[in-house]
Amino acid sequence: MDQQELCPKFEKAMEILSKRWTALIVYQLLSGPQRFVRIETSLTNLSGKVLSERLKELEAEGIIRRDVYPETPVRIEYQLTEKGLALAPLFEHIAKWSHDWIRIS
Amino acid sequence: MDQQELCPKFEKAMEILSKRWTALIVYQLLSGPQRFVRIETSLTNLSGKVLSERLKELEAEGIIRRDVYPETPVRIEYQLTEKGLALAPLFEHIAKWSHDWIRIS
DNA sequence: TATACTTGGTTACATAAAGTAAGTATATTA
DNA sequence: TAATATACTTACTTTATGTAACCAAGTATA
Repeated sequence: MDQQELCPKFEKAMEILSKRWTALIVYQLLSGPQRFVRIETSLTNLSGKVLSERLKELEAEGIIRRDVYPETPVRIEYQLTEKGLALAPLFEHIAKWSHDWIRIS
Repeated sequence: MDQQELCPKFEKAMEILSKRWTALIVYQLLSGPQRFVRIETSLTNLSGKVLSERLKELEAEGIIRRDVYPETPVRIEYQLTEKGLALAPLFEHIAKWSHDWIRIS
């Protein structure tokens, strides 16, 4: 029985997107550039530690960009790159699917 | 600064889909009904223990159905329900995004 | 008859990931 | 001087996941 291999690009995308919190962080950034604490407080139960890790991973993947404004105190904003923005339709799909199929008790 | 609440349905969908292995299991089932060991061997590093958990969760969510055929030895097949099948376009989106934006080193 | 094999799991244990709370550096304000 | 703020780190605890062995029921093989 032969096993079908996954496309490496698809596999990589799934690896990124299905990591805990990653997708929600991207979704949150769809509403515009924002700072660390804003993201942290917008996502219940997301700890600063994990947010810090995820932001680095997403930046390394080229999905978000970290902009430093040398004010006092320093202001740092995270925003989606073109690559990250290209994920928007995905979330629309999830929103539609959840609207059609999820029922909340 | 007011914080926008996530739609509970959307939140729930994300909770389900972004759990480790869940999406890949659903994706694997898009190729048709299949048995436990088939799914297990098709997804590298997925342990039988976690697969067992995920299948129960997906069944509880109504995304997959578990069919028992009392042959000898017993045959058990998992397949997507209508709700599960409705996720197919999502994976097409991910495939397209990964094709457009992911580069493998 | 005894042994081994198959399926669809479960169990016990070890490791990895995530959550919690406190701490750090730099700078401003009271 | 003490307190406040931002953007994180660090140490520690809890949870999730991976590994490997095991189990029951029913063949098949020696």
